[in-house]
Amino acid sequence: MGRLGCFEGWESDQLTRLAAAAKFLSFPKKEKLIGKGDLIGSLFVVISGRIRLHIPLSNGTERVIALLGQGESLGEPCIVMSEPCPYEVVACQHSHLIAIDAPTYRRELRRNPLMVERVLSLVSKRLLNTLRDIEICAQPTSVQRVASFINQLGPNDQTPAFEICLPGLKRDIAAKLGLRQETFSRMLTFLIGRGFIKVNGAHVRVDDRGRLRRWMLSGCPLGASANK
Amino acid sequence: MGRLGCFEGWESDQLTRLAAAAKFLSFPKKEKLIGKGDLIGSLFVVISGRIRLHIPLSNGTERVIALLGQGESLGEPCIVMSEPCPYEVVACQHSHLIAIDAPTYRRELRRNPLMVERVLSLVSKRLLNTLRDIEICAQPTSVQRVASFINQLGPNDQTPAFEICLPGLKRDIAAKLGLRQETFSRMLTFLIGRGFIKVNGAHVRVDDRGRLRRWMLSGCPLGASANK
DNA sequence: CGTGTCGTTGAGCGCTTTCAACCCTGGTGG
DNA sequence: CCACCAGGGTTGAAAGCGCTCAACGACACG
Repeated sequence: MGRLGCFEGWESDQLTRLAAAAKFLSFPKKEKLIGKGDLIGSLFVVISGRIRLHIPLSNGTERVIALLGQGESLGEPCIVMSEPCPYEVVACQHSHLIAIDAPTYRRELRRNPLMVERVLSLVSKRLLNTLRDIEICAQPTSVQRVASFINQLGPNDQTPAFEICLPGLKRDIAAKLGLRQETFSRMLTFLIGRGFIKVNGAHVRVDDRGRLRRWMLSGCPLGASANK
Repeated sequence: MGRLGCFEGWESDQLTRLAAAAKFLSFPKKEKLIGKGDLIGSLFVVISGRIRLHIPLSNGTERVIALLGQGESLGEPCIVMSEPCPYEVVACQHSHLIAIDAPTYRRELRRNPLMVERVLSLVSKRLLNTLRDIEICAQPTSVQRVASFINQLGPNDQTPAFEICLPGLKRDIAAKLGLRQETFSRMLTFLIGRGFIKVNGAHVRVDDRGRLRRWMLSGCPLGASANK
């Protein structure tokens, strides 16, 4: 457990107590860990695999909230507030997690103020990330949503060119952007056609970030492809 | 300051120190307090009036993140993380706020672990609220968005009937739901026509919450009006 | 070689937006 | 006292965009 980044800096005796209240769990692909509205009994930390948080919708589809990979955790806000889970948690692939008993976690939190500060940082960061997601989904057209999403996956500094891997299946990315898989695919081919991006499987490359951003912010005039 | 709910439970000497670093500010209608991307120099608490947090979009419109009233605060996540503000802050009406110097706030936070716990609760609650907003905006059709929104404004218990006041102008509510003012208006008249709600200005009344929720979740079949 | 999953492409429809005019109310000043 | 105006809200008609449904292609796996 000590090797995981999210436990870095904790006192070792506290880690020991937490580990005593932790279980190592294994989930096959598509297995549901938590249902929407369930009370959460433990804090989960992803060891391997990929976990999807999503809200099921009335038309059978779903809105993806987040896709978690190694070292990421889930459930802090619900445990802190003793509130039911606002999303459903499912394994995208065969995954391994550790589950830390919630009462124990709360007790250790109360015992160690430093840990509370860390959790506060974590939840704050997550809130800011969520607001950025809302901004992306609020873009008026789907091309803009996709372009914003790709741009924001790049490094925070102003590097002009970069290359990234989509953090999940295209279907799930689409659901995170509030789009259907088909629309996402179409928008990607559109961006490719205009020379904004190059795509190879889950691999996306951006050559001129500035051009992409400028075109994005100016409302995506279709004639912008002529700007060589 | 002691009278405001958000400072309840704090130690009085700490309150005194915070008050020393606080300014009382007055903002006319439409005045911008913080721009998107600005670094926040202080924590704001609303004393009176109404404050709108929104993200400006490329087509000239905006997405409303929250509408704050008396006693509500803003800026904690940004101050904790030292990150720029992800939204723009504007006064909807002539408003009064107090601004607490950020470094002082951080210093007092570090001094008092109990206060960190309170802020953690606050930020957690805000994250959960934001997720609920995402759920509402993710509804497939605009009628469902509006219906979800109204339903969620009611009391948390399962009261069958209730009456509420819209927490802002219809234009702003619409922007919070990711809709245009016109569409919001149309959906309200639609819900009125089906007998789900009664509207009088900003006043909305729901007689049979169960029927509304059932119809909402079943994908809003248009024939549902016949269910007397 | 069949099967299942993931992704792309095509055609048509329906919902939301857009742009426009109009209504209503409260405030203001002659 | 009333004309006038601005801001908020409603209503109408037309167009565009994303969704739906369907078929097809690529690839991994047993």
